[in-house]
Amino acid sequence: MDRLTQLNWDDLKFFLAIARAGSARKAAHGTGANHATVARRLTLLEEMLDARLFDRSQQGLTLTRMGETLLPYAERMERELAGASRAISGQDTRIAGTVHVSIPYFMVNTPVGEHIAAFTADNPEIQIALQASNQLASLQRHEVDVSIRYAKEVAGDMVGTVLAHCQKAFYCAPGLAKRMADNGGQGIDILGWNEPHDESDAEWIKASPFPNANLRHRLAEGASQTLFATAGLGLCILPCFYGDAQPGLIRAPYHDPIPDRTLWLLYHKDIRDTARVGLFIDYMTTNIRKHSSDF
Amino acid sequence: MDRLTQLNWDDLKFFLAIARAGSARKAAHGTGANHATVARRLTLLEEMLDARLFDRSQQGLTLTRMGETLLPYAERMERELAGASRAISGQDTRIAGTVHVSIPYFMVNTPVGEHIAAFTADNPEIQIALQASNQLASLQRHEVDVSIRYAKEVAGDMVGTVLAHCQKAFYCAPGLAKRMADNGGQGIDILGWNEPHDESDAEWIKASPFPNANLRHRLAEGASQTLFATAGLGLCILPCFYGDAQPGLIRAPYHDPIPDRTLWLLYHKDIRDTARVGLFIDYMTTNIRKHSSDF
DNA sequence: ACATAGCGGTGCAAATTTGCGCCACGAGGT
DNA sequence: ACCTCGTGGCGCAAATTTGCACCGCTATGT
Repeated sequence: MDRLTQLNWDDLKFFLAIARAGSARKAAHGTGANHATVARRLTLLEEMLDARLFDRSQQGLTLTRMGETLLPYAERMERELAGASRAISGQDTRIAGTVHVSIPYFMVNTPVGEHIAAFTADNPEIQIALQASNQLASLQRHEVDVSIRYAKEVAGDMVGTVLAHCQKAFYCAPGLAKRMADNGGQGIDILGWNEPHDESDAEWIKASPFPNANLRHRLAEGASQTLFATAGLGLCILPCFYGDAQPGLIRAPYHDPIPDRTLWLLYHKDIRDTARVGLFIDYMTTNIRKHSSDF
Repeated sequence: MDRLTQLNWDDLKFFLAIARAGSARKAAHGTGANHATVARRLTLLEEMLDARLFDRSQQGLTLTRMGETLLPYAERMERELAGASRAISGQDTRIAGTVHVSIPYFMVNTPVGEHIAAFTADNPEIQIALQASNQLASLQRHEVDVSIRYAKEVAGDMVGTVLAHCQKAFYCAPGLAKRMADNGGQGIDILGWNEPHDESDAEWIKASPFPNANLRHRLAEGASQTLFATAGLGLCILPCFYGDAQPGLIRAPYHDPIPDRTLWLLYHKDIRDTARVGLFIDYMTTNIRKHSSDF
């Protein structure tokens, strides 16, 4: 009999998940299965191949030499499957179905989110599966159809369309704005991002429109920045399309917006053939460019 | 969630089997599963991909355009898996386990079979899985580790080692041999292979050591040839290593053996690293070459 | 020295998948 | 006109797989 026919191809999926996660439990969490199942599938695969693929320890599972040999084959299988998935949906000419979109968390309550929402109104047959996350989903593995990113440049085997060249500006609570004067920020606090410690005289402040301002607090994400700034604790610097959307913030006076990063719409070149995805891409591109002054 | 993670990779195995077999029942027979299971896995796969892959009819299942799109991806996945299988077993340095061998049916009762049998005696830890069949098993898909073939040439992405340059000869029953004279086969019947009809004066007989012989009967395989010849119905032409092994036949007088095809030992280049397979290959090569006069 | 958190392994009951046997249907031969 | 064979689909009982709850263990941090 054919020996490969006996083998369960699906077990390779678990093998990959374990190899990436480093433990059966994490792999189980990632795949949606139970850790016992994952471990058992692996054991079965090892029996079928008559080869130990992982060394078991209390810290998790680490690849053996055999496992490292298998890994690239499993990865290529996964790549083929992702390609198949794209090719299949590429032949789907129906203006219906689900478009899977990934955006950074902070973009949900901005014009970007509004345009996505507006798209669904125009296309009642299309569902949007929105995945707001700070870790970018893989277009390669076809986890999502479209990814919207805010970056200087993008790389990889995908197509990147520029939606808008954005600007950033300083924002603050209205009360703080009233107290400001045209003195280069003298006596005003600035909320920093996560710079290294003890850089209260950061270079970028000296080069900013408020060189005399004082750097206080270090906040890692826009939400925290917004929180502190709304409380009147200082100026924060935000992308305009985000800052303008915050009800408790206004642009700080005595400065003009500063060129910032670029808003990208990314997708795998094959996926554009899918009718509903192509439609979404076109809609976002034209509508956001039409309102480029918002960014 | 990751959409490809939901999909059962194993379903593509069934997809491939159906695409090749043309019907769920044949595919089931080939894979060892039930036809209902095969059909249900396909339905599930189609639901997952949201695409009809086969057109159902009473004659079986035929690929849709979607299915044809998917096919090459599934084939590449299978190829990767076969490669993985070879690579894994290639790291197996134990002189133990099973060597899967494929030989043409007629070779079982010949010195080839005897050498295979002798190999097992020298290596008690190694099992031989012998697959005697006229349709050659796929080394590509790793259905077998080693294939022994009788041909003029071999092609494909595999390694071919010459075991012996063989000879063929005319064989007949001992009683018929006694009645023969040195007259070019006058009055003697020759058993043909499956030539087209109405070629009783075939060219190859004119060029043979018995140009005056009469062509009778057309028999497709060596077993039938042997049957008729043993019954004294005429001369048949057989590879020497096969004819010599037939108890009811002797070489016909008044001619010398004629150069024939070559005995090949074929294997995928990766599989030689597997210790037990390498051992088998070496054993067969050296021992058959040592007895090359038998062929 | 202790507590905690995360790891792989395992027994058991529930959920899922499978194989079997049957159905209706249509093509091809008699 | 009839019969046979092979097809996909479906219901039901058996077999398998899964998830859950544990276990013992070991690093890590308190």
